[in-house]
Amino acid sequence: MKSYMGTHLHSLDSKGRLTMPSRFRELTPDGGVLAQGIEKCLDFYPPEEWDARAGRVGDTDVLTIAGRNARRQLFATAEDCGFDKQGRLVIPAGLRDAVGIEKDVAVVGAGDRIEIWSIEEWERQKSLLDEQAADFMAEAGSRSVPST
Amino acid sequence: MKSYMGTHLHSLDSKGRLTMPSRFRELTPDGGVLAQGIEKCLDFYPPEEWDARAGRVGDTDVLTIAGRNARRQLFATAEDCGFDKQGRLVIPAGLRDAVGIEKDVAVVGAGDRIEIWSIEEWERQKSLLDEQAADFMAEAGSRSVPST
DNA sequence: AAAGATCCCCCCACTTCTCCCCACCTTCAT
DNA sequence: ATGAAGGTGGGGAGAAGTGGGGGGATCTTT
Repeated sequence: MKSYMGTHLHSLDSKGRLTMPSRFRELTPDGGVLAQGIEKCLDFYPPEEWDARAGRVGDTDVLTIAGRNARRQLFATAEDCGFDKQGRLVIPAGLRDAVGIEKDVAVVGAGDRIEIWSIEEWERQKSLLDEQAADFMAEAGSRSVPST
Repeated sequence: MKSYMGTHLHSLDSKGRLTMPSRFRELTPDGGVLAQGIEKCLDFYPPEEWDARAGRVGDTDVLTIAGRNARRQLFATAEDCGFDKQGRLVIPAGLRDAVGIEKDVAVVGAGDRIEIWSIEEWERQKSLLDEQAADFMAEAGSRSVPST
């Protein structure tokens, strides 16, 4: 199974357009769904992953406040995004503002989805990750059955 | 099962390319995945090993902060790497900077994967190992937890 | 309803980078 | 010595990323 990998430093042009890295475009040539992430970033889901994500939220109980708020947080910020003929997508102004994106961004592969960070937020996040890499890698690894 | 063994001192050319030792290439003629290691080095995984590694991280719950961070740390620094006709791979600038690689590197067999160190870091690491080999071996042996 | 404004998307142009290819150099074995 | 194999260096075609112009649809304004 192919997954999204690597960090690409790109920039928005004056029209708010962002070129999706070609490596990523190969895996979702027809676009996907852009939504506000849980951290200060945007999540880009290919269609199948979006369905899974939406389904999971849909399984929560709509009669609880948490269930209703989960729906709002996910769907209110979500936008269907296709690419233009140059492989670019337009990031709506509302989403740009929400995560502090201005011009320079990091487009980051995160396995089953793509994250889009402002360059400043990404650098902050990255140094946090590097500091703690050993800790949560060990934790993630110890939860699953080892291979061979 | 064959494993990667031995230390090869190679150097990057002006374009950031590194020749994979031919001994190692025999075991992964089609390339693999390069990712930032937990220590200050790069890990090169042959495809099967990468799948196992990615699978373990992919099994964590993406709705927890730990799950998301594990994905970021592993996938954001990873790159699919093939070899050119001369058996070289390009080390992305971001990864070079992250582990302090400039020109001279040590390409080190580590059993199921390959490690790439800057020559300075490798010498430091090597003398550490030499001093404390007995301790490491004893400690590693006393645990049944999988190695990362 | 017509004129104007706005937004979206397609197209073209330019720059940078990636990858393919060829050439040379060193080492090792015959 | 000579040939083969492994490693290093660099030129050039094509792809990827960036910027901006322009046409057409929709919405607003008068």
